[in-house]
Formats: sequence, structure tokens, C-alpha cells
Amino acid sequence: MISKAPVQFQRRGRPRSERAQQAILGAASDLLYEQGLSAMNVALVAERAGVSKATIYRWWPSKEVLALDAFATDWETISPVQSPDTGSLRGDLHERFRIFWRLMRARPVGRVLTGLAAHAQADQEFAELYRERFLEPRRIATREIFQRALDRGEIPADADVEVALDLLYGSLLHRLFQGHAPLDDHFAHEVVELVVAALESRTSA
Amino acid sequence: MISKAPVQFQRRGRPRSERAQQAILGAASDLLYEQGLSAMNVALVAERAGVSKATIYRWWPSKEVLALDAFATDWETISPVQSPDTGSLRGDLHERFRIFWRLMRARPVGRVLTGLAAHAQADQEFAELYRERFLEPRRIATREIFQRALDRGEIPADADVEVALDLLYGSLLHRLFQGHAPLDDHFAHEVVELVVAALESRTSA
Amino acid sequence: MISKAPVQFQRRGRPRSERAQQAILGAASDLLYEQGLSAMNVALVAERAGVSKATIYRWWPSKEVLALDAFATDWETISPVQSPDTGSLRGDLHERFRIFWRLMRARPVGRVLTGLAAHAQADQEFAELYRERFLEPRRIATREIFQRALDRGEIPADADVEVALDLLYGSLLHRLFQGHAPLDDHFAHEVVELVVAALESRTSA
Amino acid sequence: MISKAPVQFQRRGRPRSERAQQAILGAASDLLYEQGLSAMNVALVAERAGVSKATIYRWWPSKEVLALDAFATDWETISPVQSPDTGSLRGDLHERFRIFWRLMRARPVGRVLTGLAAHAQADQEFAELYRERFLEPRRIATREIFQRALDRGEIPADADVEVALDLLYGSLLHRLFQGHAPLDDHFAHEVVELVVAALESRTSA
DNA sequence: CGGTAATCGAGACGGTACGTCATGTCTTACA
DNA sequence: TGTAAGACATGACGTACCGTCTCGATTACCG
Repeated sequence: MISKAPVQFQRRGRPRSERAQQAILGAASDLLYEQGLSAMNVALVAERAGVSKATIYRWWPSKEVLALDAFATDWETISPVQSPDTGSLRGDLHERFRIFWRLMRARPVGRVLTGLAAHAQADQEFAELYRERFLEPRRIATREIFQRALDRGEIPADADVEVALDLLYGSLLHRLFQGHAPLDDHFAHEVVELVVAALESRTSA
Repeated sequence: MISKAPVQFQRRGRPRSERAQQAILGAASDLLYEQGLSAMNVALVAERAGVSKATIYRWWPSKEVLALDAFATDWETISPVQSPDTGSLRGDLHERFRIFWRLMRARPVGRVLTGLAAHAQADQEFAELYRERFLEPRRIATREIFQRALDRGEIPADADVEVALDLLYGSLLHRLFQGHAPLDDHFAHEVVELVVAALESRTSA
Repeated sequence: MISKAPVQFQRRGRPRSERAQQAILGAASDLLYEQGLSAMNVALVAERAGVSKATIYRWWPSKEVLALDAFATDWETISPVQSPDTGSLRGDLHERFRIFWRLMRARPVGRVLTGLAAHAQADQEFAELYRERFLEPRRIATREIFQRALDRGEIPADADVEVALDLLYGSLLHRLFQGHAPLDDHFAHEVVELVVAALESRTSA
Repeated sequence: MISKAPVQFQRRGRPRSERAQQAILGAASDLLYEQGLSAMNVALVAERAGVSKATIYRWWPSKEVLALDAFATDWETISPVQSPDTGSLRGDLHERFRIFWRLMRARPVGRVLTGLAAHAQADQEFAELYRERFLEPRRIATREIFQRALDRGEIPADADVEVALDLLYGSLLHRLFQGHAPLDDHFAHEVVELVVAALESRTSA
């Protein structure tokens, strides 16, 4: 949950309904994938979850935060936490993005993500939350892969890992968001190959 | 203009008011940059342009299409049509993206672009228009740069130009959209360097 | 025509198109009977008449005046000018209202008339026109019938003919406007009988 | 109120704001009398009532139905429910129409009523509502007066009461709607006298 | 016979109201 | 105190019709 501090001892009054929270996130997630953020409206989430609108607004400050929570929660349940360690940068990246890619294609994630990104532009606080909840976890895991490559001396110590991350995620999300070209295995493979080639070539420089 | 075919001989009836169209696009563009797509509302555009809402809807089917038209028109007026030719792939790309970058920073373009991209996810027809009007023109110009490099033999004949384009535009737009790291000159420079290095290193492979 | 003074000698410039005027009145009349005043819109009249909106507004100051003109013109073509003279008040009235009644039922006149009456409440000038063009001609003709009855001594010299007219036309139009009861022959007959009975009974008073 | 069934036990959810409903009907009624139906617009009613447009549309399906409700409600509050019983048909009718007449003149009712009647011609469902809400209540009360006269034997058993009602209301509303002659006491008196005379004279027939 | 002028078709325009929809808040009764 | 039900304010949406306007094209007369 995003919204409230964890229960410490035992709060007074009727306890928060766990069932309701699950139902809300589930319904929100479903609607999000069906139509995207702009079509996920709170009244509909409430109806599908068998819950009142007030209950939703009690725990999430806006529909966008709810959407982010639903989306990230869903993503977390289907995505492995651990980065693979195959022994080489190339191998690790291929493995990691193979999985990432599969998840991306399993759900119409572009619709959701562009909506969240758009809202983040208009709301600083939400932007922070969005990066924390979706972007950074992915980057951290991938950063570890580069760290291992640095430790192994595969890439030069001054390699700009942050830029490499942007090349990887940026190009993938670009195709996802803009839809101008297919998101196939060949593309994912080629992106990784080119980024690795770039970093390695600069090693000798 | 998006909406009408060019004048052929002499159209019957009262001619479309050039002044009104300019004013509408101008007002829309202003509002777009001030607040972003979601805050640009048609009544306000009409008021600022000194025009009636009906006139807007006569020529643009929705506020999003108007926004796209205003944004692309604005972009076209400030953006050079020609790709530079410095004699080398590296030089051409640096030059091109230096300009692109400057334009990006001259206006709060992120808010607008994410808004348009988000809407494109919900509206197929609009997505087509969006790519045609914003995305493709940029890619075409950059593709020419790669073509010249291919002609000069700087990069291998089988180099995947489309992927290179996605690496370039994807990573730049990624930072613009997600806002997780600064959009500085160093970054723009590094992206181009890495992409060129990648393509060249694979030449020798 | 309502709108312009008659041509005196020969006006300069292109003469008014007789064909267009007929087509406009015809189209307006058709639409009026089909749907009533509120559904008769000027653009549609123009389209049906194969005429431009500007031409309509050149000759009629508003859609209501056009409607009144179309309605009254239509009514005049189907309605006999002369009042019958059967020799008795009762006979004359039955004859007159038999015809009036038949016309009323031949066309969905209620839809049109209520619209015009409603507009007359909001527009003094139009109200004047409306009475002049529709109401008074009918009353004048019926007044003649009463005058003959007075001349014959059928009804007392102090009989209030104006009230009698209101009883006759008022009750008929009431059913037409409100639609709470059928507009059958029995009703028309009974109305005339009661009014004649009332006037005659007061003779003896 | 038109819209909802009466409260049974205790309804769930936030109860309908009684204050808002009163304010809406009041504002609508005011505007109706000030300018007539066509000038009563929903946004203005909302503003005057200190209420949102959405609240109005929640309870009334169109501005016309709202207008009817406001008009009828207003009429009900100022109009006595009971028919007078003076012991004679003539007395009862004079008394009843004296009151009716006073109400009619107390407010610019013509504009409102013609507007409603005109709309009823274009909307079957509304027509039903209009008769139910405005027309029938008046006729029912007056029918009682005739019933008493029948019971007393003042008028023949086969007298057509419905036609008599149309003569009374029709002629009064005729002057109100068409405005061709004044709505004075003399007229109201004369109408009643003539109708009574007609019914009585046919008694002896 | 060419100029002048009113008229016409086409259709763009400003204005104004309509009715709909979604957000987020609030007010009840019940658990 | 939490929750379901649902009323409410706010504010934008896109549509429709009105009456005005601006063109070019047409059709008379008048000099």
C-alpha cells in the first residue's frame, strides 16, 4: 500500500478491510490494462470492487496514485526480484531484458505507462512516487549487472552506467510508447548488443 | 494545417479565415506550453484566440488533434528542415542533436509530448496522426544522416539504422519523459558517442 | 410574401427569384408539419429548398416569421375565403366549422400553431403579425355570420359576439393544443350547439 | 416533486438536499415568470439556486420537465385545493373562475404556459406529464362542480360535461394565449354565464 | 454592349445553450 | 472508526442552431 503508515499495535474502531483493498487494486489493475489510465474511472473501480468511492479516496489520494499502486503491485507480483548472474555483462543483460520483454508483452503496459508518465509531468509529488515505485527498482537491478561487469573489468571504470541504462530502457520504452515499430525479440537483442558493443569498444579507447 | 486539402482554383463560399486559424494555433500552443495538454481547454483557446468554440470544432475534431497541430506547427517553425552535413556521422549527429536538444529545452516540451503520447495510446487514429506529424519527420531527417554514413562506408551496410534511431531518440525522450536525470549537454553528447561507437565497433566485427 | 413592399416599376439588379421563394415556403411548410416549429431549422429549409441560408434571411427576418408565412400561405391556399350563408346562425356555424375542422384534421396543425403562439408571447412585433395573419381573418369571417344573425333578429342586439367567437375558437383550439380529448365531429357539433343555445336562451331574457 | 417515490423507511446514502430542491424550483419559477420558458436556461437556474447543473440534471431529465415542475409546484402553492360549494352551478363556477382568473393575472402565466404547450407538441412523453400535472387537476376540480349540479338536477343528466369544460377553459386560455382581447372580469363573467345558460336551456329541450 | 447593382449559392463565423461525464468531497446509516 | 450508498460542486466536453458575414457567380437594367 502506498497511502498509510503500517498498523503498529492495534488501532481503535473497525479495522481496515483487507478484502476491500485487494479488490480495489485488482479492479483498478484490470481496468488499467483494458483501457488505460484515462478510461479507468474511480466510480467504475468502486463498482467492480464492490466498494464505495469514499473507501477508495480514503486510502488513495487520487486516481493516479491508485493506478500507480495497482500497476506497480501487479508488476511486482509477476516480476522476479533477483537479477540473474550469468557471468558476463552480455549474458546478464540478455537474460534480464528477455524477462522484462516478456512481461511487457504479456500485458498492454504501454497504455498504462504513458498515462502515468503524462500525469507525472503535471504533478511533482506524483512524479517522485512514480520514479520510486516503477522506474528506480528496475534501474537498480540493472545497475547491479553493470556493477558486476565493472568489478570483472569487462567495461572501463569510467563507463557511464547511467547513460547506458537510459539507452537500454529508453529505446525499449520508446518503441512501446510510440508504437512506430514492432517490439520483437530481434529488437531487444539488438539493443543489448549495441549497448554492450559501445561500452566495450570504448574500453580500448 | 491538418484539416483541408490545398486550394485548387477558387473555392466557393466565404474563405476560411487565415487570421482565425493562426490565432487558434497560437493560443493553443501558448496554453499547451503554459500548462500542458490536460489543462488546455477548448473554451479557453477560443477565448484567447477571439474565436468561437464552434469554429475550432469545425476544423479540428478534438482538442487533442488541435494540440498536436499546434505543437507540430510550432515545432516546424522553430526547427530547421535541413539535416546538417559535416562530413562524418559523428559530426552530423552531434550537430543535429545539439539543435534538437536546444529546442527541447527552449520550451517545456515534456508536458506536452507525454500528454500527446498518452492520448495516442487510447486513440488509434490519433496515434497514426501523432507519428506522422511529430515522430516520423524527425526520424526521416536523421535517417538521411545514417544513409550518408552508409554511402561513405563509415558503418557496415547491414547496420540496423532503425534500432540506432530508437537508441538516440528513445534515450533522449526517456529522460525528458521520466525526469529521473538531467537533460544536459554531457548526456546528449554521450548518447551520440555511444551509438556511433557501437555502430563502428560492429564494423570491424 | 410578408417581407418587402411590392415592386413598383422595375428595380435595378437581378430580380428576386420567384422559384426560390416558392421552394422556401414549400420546404418550410413541409418541415413545419413534419415536426413542428422547434424542429424546423433554417439550414434544413435551405437545403431542402436548394437555396442558401442567406437568401432566406434576406427576405424573412427570423425563422418564426418564415414559419408564420409558410403556414398562413399554406392555410390560405386550402381554405375558402367566403363564409357560407345557409339562412340560419346554426346552419352557418355548423357549415363553417365543419370546413375548419376538416382542415385542422388534414394537417398536424397543432404542432405548428402552439409553436407560433409560444413565440408570440416573447415577441410583441411577431404577436401582432401572428394575429393579423392567422387569427383575425378567421374571426372576421365568423363575425359576419353573427352579424347576419343579428340582422335577422335571431340573437339579441346586445349579444356579445366577441365572447361567442372565443368560446368557439377557444374550445376547438384547446383540444387541438392540449390533446386531452379527441377532436371528433361530435365535439365540433356540440360546441356549436351549445354556443347557439346560449345566445338564443339569453334572447328571451 | 416529480422525480422520486416517497421515502419508505430510511434511505441509504446521503439524503437529497431539501434546500437545493427548493432553491432550484424557486429559481426556475422566477426565471420562468421573468422571461418565459425559452429564456430560462439551466446554467442560470443553477447559478441562482447556488447549485450545480449536474444536480439539476440528476433529478430532472430536461429543462422543460424542470420548468413544468416549477410551474405546477408554484401554482399548487397559491391555488386552493377545494372547489367552493355555493349551492348553485352558476355560483360555484363564478367563484372558481374568479379565483382562477386572479391567479392567472397575478403572474405572467401566458408566456410560461404557451412554452410548455408548444414543447408538449414535440415530445409525447412530456405531453402526458403536462396534462397530468397542469391540465387534469383543474378539470377534475371543475368536474366536481358539474357533478353537484347534476346531482341537484340543475342540468340534464345527459349534459356533456367534458365539452362544457372545454368551453370554459378553452375560451379563457384562448385569450391568454392569443392576446387578441383583454382578460377582464367582464369576459370571465360572460363566459360562465353563457355556458350555464347553454346547459340550462338544453334542460328544457 | 459594357457597366452597375441587386441576388444567389456556398459556407465560414461568433454566440449561446444544451445535456453528459468524471473528479473529488460530503453526508447519512450501519457494522 | 470504517464502510456502502449516493448526493453534491466543479468544470470540461462535444453538439446544435441561430443569425451574420464574405466570397464568387449570375442576371437583370441602363447608359
